[in-house]
Amino acid sequence: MRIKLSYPTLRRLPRYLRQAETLLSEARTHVSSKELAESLGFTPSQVRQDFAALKEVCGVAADGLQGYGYRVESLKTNMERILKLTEQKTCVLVGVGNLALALAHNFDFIRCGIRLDAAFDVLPEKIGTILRTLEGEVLIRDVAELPDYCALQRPRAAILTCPPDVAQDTADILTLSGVQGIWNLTNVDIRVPEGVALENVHLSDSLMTLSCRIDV
Amino acid sequence: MRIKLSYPTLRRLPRYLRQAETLLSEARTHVSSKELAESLGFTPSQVRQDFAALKEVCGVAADGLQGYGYRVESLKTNMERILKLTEQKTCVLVGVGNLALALAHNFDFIRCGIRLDAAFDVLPEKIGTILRTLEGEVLIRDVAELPDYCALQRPRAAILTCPPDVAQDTADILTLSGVQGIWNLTNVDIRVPEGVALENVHLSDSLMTLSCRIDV
DNA sequence: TAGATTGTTAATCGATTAACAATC
DNA sequence: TAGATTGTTAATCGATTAACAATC
Repeated sequence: MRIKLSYPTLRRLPRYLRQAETLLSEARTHVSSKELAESLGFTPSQVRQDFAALKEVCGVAADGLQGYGYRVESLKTNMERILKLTEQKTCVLVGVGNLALALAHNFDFIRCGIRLDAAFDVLPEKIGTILRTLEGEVLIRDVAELPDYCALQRPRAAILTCPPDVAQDTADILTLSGVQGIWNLTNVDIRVPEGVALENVHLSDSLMTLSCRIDV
Repeated sequence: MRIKLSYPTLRRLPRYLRQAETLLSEARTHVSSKELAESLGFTPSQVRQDFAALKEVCGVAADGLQGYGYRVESLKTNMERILKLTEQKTCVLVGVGNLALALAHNFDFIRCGIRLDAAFDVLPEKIGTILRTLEGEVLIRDVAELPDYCALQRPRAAILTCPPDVAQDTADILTLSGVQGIWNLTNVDIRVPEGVALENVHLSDSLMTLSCRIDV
């Protein structure tokens, strides 16, 4: 699939998927752009435009049937397909702090198309121990081994949960070794080469943005 | 301050702030829109337009000096002021799971203008115990007490880390009690009344969005 | 068929980019 | 003064919204 979806559209796909799952759990078979829009806070036009773009880029979106709405089942499976959720991408995690632990213990990486294969940290007391995840266990290695590991195993993606001061250097090692996407959970802005996908989860940026919209 | 900044601009303010702090640590006094843009991945025009909007809405942005650039010190303090980081907003946290624990132990809420005053959970073994935060301790209460607590204490903001199935109901209780902003860390789309600020951190949405940009 | 809703084209809106005059 | 860079206006771009014909 040649991705040429706009980022706003791309960002809405997981929400369509989630709504499809909700509707499916209510045994609904069809849903109109109007209803979809209302429950997600979009406009009906936006929904139809999104699906039109998907059809253009990915062949099909949700089997729209004039007069009836979209097939919920198709909506779900097509969102999963377009987001590539069923194709597991190998992934390493760098920085096994509290956030990483919380994620490993609770977050469904597999559901997001990500298979965690290795974790790295600097602390001697962590190196060599096991990181438990929802799906199994992952060995925590010395971050010094990261370049060699990447050269050998060629992970597709990386999760960045390291301290801010080493975030850029770590990202550089990862992109140099051919990682195609970085999920950046550090509170810094990192730069990646053209062609490498970057998703930032800047928790503090998000909360700061909220802060100024609240009166004391 | 009458917020009438566009959301894209608003979302860039924390990044200006962070860059200002970095520059300040390097003892830099001035920075041009060109340099600022390069290090943050924006364009110089975007930076100048942002600052123009800030000047319009908030009086001043970064004391631009033609020929010299912007004052780093002003940039920092004005971003802090506009984001209201120095005015602490009272806040409750609902759902003391692993993510909440990781945040409480590590995340600098105060730096974001948020003061955590209470936490709520349903589990009897958690209720009555203490949640340690960076700044101190917070009592974990029975979530059944949430409406009364809110009615009495009138918290300004809320952090939603509860299970997805009770997210909307919890949000309703909070907004009914007059909460002005919700930081939503649950993986569901919640609806809030007009006038209530909502910041979503949909971790799985973010990772899914990354997933489809990576080849297997 | 009539009603509903999609698919698609056109209009609008807003954000980004470009250009340049003002000015330190 | 000359060079640099802001402040600001205009042009461009892209996304959202609106409108309506096609069609189930």
